[in-house]
Amino acid sequence: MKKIIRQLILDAAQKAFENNEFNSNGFAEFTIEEPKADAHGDLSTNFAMVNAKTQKMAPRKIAEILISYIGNNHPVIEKTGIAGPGFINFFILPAAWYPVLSDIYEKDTKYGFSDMGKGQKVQVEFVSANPTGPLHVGHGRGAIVGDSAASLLSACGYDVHREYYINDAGKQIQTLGLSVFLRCKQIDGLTVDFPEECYQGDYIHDIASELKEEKGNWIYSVSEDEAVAFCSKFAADRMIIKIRTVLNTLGISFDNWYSEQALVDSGKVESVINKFRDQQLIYEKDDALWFKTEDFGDEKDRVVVRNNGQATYFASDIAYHQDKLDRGFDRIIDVWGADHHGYIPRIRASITASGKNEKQFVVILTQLVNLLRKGVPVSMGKRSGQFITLQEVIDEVGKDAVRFIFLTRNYESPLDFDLEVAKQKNNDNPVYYVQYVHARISSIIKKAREENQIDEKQIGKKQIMDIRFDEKAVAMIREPEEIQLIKHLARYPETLISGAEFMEPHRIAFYLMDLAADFHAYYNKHRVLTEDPDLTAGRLYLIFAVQKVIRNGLTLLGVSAPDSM
RNA sequence: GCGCCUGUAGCUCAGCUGGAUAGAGCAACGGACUUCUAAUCCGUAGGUCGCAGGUUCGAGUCCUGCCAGGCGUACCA
Repeated sequence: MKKIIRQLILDAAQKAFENNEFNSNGFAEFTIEEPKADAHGDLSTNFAMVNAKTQKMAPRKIAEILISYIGNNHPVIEKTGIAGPGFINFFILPAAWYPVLSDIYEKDTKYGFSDMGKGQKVQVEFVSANPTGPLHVGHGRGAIVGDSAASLLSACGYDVHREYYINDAGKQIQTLGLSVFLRCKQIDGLTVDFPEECYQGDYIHDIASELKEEKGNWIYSVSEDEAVAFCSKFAADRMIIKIRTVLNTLGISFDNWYSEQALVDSGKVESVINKFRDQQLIYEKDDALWFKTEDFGDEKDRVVVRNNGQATYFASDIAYHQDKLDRGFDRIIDVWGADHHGYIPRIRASITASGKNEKQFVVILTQLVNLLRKGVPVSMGKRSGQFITLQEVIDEVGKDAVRFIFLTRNYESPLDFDLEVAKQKNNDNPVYYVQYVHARISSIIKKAREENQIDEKQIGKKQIMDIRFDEKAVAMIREPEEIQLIKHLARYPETLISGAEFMEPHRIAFYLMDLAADFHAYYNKHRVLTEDPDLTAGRLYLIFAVQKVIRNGLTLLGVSAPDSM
């Protein structure tokens, strides 16, 4: 609809210019939006105001001329008006909204999708938590935001690739192995000194038990270094399996799990360091190798190889991001926790330094999550190993609620996640509010079938076709609440586009809550199943469309759309 | 100290990247189930948009400076 109005304005403006009523046809960019007040019509444009300069005329004068060229006989326009400082308001004929419904039936599960991305290759890397411990709610937020952003991009015509980067190299993994090795010894009754820097959580003990079961006393038959190395690999593999399992329960899967160790083994880390060294972007100081990130906007230069010869995490990360771009992605998106934000300038520096366009690299920073129970913070002491895992949170409140809660906030805002609130099934927890719409509509379908208001053939595709072309039935849709619903449905495609453009999945969640509110209000005021077959058919036609959009939106957010609740 | 994020109703949060009288849920108060699911709806009340300037036809939104909270500022990841 906005497109139609936009074209209408442009055509009228052009005509006005050709008739010398406008001074210029270099029109400024204008917007079309939905006014908050009904008195301001269905759609409104600021065309006259933003063009005051290009036309050297008063906004209201411009509006008058434009309206005279738009006229009143356009098929979708009921009337137009000028208001305030120069807004032009459009009142749309109710029947002009009906094609939105047939569009929804035609596109069905793809309604709202677009080709905005034009097939561009985009990679979204998210979670990428170290396999040294279980995921917590903070990881959950990144996982859900990343996954939904990826879905959104995919719906908007991008070729999306989901990737998890496994930090399975380096000191932390050694520490993990040592922790498991020591726990193994303890299991065998040996007294050991368990250092504070080792991982304290119970899960280490569990892994040690598993290892003992599989390998018995084998670890004592080899050197301690070899044993610890084995423990590292064993533990990391187990942790990855657990991480993968939790993510699967959230409905998240990846196209690729990328191993840091494999990256190192491939020699890519070494070769990228050598390359930058040749280009004198890496230099030696105090027996360490430094990357000149400061030349590219970072606060200071950063170490890539320590004076003990060990490469830093940054070194592999440089190689990793080079590799991503080498794989041909037009855009690479990293989803990180806000505590990593200091890391952005150095990665960006490494990308710029290699001659790539830094705009191809985008970071989504999700702010931290405060886990609460009844308003009281739940202790998240990492050192003690006493913390609530993501798995436990999902078990307690359910996957749909967890996902939706994370998606009803802008990821840039810190988030209070209250376990008790998340469990409630009221409007403090809007996932049920939205799902209830879907269930209610399913229930109406069921009821209609029982009462033979629609017969079996009408439940399938045939029924939809029958109703769609039944103009008599569609024409019965004319209550203000019904037109309101259709207008809302018409906004879905542009909601997806803006959501994908800004990579803000929460826009979809809020859209769904608003649509749900409109539906519940309608449901309480009007009956769908009536004595009048045409009226009933028309209303069924409308609410099926609502159900389709609710389902599409929930699917995009990874939330189920139940038929009964 | 410097950098990033946040500050909107008692609480949790939106505000469509500058538009018209700042919105929703929860909590409070008052109503609506012989009806397609009351996990719902309708109504009332609730605000110096952290503070102060600036930019312009117009600012919650953009700029500057303060205030408060969070995070970061390693040869950790």
